Amino acid sequence: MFSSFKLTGEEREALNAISTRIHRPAKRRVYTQGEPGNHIYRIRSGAVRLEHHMKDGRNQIFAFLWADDMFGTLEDGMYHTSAITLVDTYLFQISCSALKGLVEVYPRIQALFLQQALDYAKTAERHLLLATCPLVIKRLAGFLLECSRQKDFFDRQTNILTLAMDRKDIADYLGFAIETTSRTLKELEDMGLIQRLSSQRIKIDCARIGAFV
Amino acid sequence: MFSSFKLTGEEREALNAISTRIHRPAKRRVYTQGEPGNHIYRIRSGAVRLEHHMKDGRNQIFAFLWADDMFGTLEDGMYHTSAITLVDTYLFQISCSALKGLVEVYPRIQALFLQQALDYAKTAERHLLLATCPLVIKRLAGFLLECSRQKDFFDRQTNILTLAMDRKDIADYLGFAIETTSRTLKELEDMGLIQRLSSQRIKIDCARIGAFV
DNA sequence: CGCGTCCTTGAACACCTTCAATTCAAGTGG
DNA sequence: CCACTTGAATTGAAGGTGTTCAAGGACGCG
Repeated sequence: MFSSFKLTGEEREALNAISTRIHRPAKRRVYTQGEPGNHIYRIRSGAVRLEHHMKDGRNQIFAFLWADDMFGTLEDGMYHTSAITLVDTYLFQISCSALKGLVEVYPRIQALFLQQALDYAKTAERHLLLATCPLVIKRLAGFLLECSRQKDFFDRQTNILTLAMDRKDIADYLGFAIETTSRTLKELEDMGLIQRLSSQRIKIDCARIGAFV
Repeated sequence: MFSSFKLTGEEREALNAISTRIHRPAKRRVYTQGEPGNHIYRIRSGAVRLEHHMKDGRNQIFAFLWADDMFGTLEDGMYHTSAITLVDTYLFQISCSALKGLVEVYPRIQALFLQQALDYAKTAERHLLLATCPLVIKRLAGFLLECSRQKDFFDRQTNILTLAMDRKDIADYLGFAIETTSRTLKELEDMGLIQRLSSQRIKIDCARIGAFV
């Protein structure tokens, strides 16, 4: 419906004019849950995780974000998640107030944000489907498939997936214990669906995993 | 950021002009997953569930929707969920192509949809937090709290919640078996947090449930 | 009253978590 | 270059929690 939308040259230039390029090394905070904020972000390169910390100690990861994804939604002027880089990451930082003014002049720019919001919603639905699979092994298998859709981290020639996140991140994303990540990776390896080359590099059999999930 | 947006009288009128009022009794389909479509919907009164049916037989409910909520996102021209009324429901039906034309004339109307998309995303996040609670009883307790935010179905005077959905719907929303819904309601009742007046009417102790979750 | 549907309850089993210990990999300093 | 340190990843064993399968109840409608 609102897909395949393109900004005009003028619109893009105006957007660039209010954007600041910033950089974060791996595993650094972009912002923290509960912190007041006035910026939204767009990933130029790298990867980010959005996590929500709860009173009971649970740390739910809402999403892993990749190049071109946007994040930084505010609730009552505060970030309701923390955003943390997984790897060395370059970002655009856009001031909300400047953006508000720009949208007055170029209302079409809203379509860009609508598209992002719809994408995020769709991603959240896929995430829910994964996280609620009754069997942990299907969650993880589906997760590896999702990861291999990121061209920057998956080599189609060799079928080698480079995990940008650690075991705890995977556990927090899929809703199980960190030990379960290890055990289940081993189980997938025993079934011949993957091959652990190192803790972060995994050779995956896309066809068989696809059939299994 | 994009909240508290209001259409002008002219914009609202233009939107009404392309909207059709339709009606569905309880437990009827508005549309079915996989079906091609060209309409989006807004709930005037009643309630709807969005569910996704999977090959493995699982039936995940993505959301329960209430008055003023919109639904009907398309993927490749097809609905990727089924929409089914829970109770007697009145809807606005809006043709996507007509809407596309209208947005050309009144680009500000996009803000309405952006707002809806952001709301839906936020709802999806809350859903994920519920559905991934390690203990089923916390999932259900949190769910009852969420339900009691719907003025149409919760009487603040008597603290009586009327469940618009059946046990299977709750199970499919929270990701457990239908028997678990029953057992866990009983457990909440034994703890004195709720009181089952009938299968659909529940008196809840908001304060104690809030403290428990 | 009989029937169907939805809800509830019981018991055995499977799965995942927890806690604890061990291995591994990458630095760091001598 | 090697010993030591540190954090992440892995493995093992016991226990708790939810599922499954099966049966029993409640309620509404003809």
